[in-house]
Amino acid sequence: MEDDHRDIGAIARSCNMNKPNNVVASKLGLKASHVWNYFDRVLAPGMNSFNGSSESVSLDFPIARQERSYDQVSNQQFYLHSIQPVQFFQQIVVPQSRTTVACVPPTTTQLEWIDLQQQLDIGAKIHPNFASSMKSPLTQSTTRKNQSIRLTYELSQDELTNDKWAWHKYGQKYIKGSPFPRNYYKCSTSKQCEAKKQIEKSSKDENIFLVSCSGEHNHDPPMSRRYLASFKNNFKFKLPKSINIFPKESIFNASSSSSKRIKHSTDVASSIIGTKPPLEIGSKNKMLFSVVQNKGDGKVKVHMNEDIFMGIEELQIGTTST
DNA sequence: GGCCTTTGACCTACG
DNA sequence: ACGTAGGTCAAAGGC
Repeated sequence: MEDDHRDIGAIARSCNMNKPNNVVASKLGLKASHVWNYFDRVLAPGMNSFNGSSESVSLDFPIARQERSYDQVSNQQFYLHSIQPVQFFQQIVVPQSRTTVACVPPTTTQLEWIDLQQQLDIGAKIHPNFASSMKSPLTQSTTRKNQSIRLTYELSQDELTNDKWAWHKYGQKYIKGSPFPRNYYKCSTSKQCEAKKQIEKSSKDENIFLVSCSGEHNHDPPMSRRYLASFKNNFKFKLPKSINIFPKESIFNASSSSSKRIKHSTDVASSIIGTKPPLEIGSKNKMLFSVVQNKGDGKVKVHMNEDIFMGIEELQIGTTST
């Protein structure tokens, strides 16, 4: 792979020029448009190339201190937005102080990446749990003290069904502010495995599922019945039937019996879920970026993987201002 | 019969 | 200390 001089510096330049369609990785057809519409800072004026070696390149830029609480910073978040081939975006909270953006070599292996995360004191090795997918998180958060880092993804129904891990549901809860229940799952392959995930429908877009992953699988993905069935049954691969996506009010109107309510809701859930084949491992719909942030000093690391770039036609980098 | 889901109760963090 | 909300447990039932 001829990746010795991938022009990652263009990312920094694109964030300065306020001009769309700057080529970020021309060899891979990657373009970036500048939406740096809140903080418009010089990222790395002197950075012209990225040598693809094992050493990270840091881009330092100052960011105004945020005095607001976690819940209130949503209008100022660093994000990367892939426009094609799949629609999703990822956000993390803007660091509270001087920030380092490290562009990791596209050839970085997963082990190297884990090591780099640890160097930044991320404190947890969170891996995407989706077979196709190594998708990037929408948010990275912890909801409670001493709780492991949780990565939240926006997934379509197709992407949700393409989970290579086996899960069992252990709870369901209606969350304040959302009409849809949150479903709680643990890895069912091993009792020692601490991997968990939460699935709920997005209140903004009913076709989108918010999937939060925490913990880490300490074993290989199982060749589960469900997984095997995906081949055996010609890709009749569906969401776990237990994913209740029925809105609160609808359920309350559906029946006075709680058991019937759930039965109804799951049937509906299954019926509206398509039976398209799962995405193949190695397809273009892999994770596009990894973005992690050091809690301590606010360092942000952007991981760009070689496979990730394939098939991407546009990319936006910047901070939101909503 | 075993695995999985359901769901009320319970636990815990947080304000 | 208390109320609230998110997260988890576990018995019961379904498949």
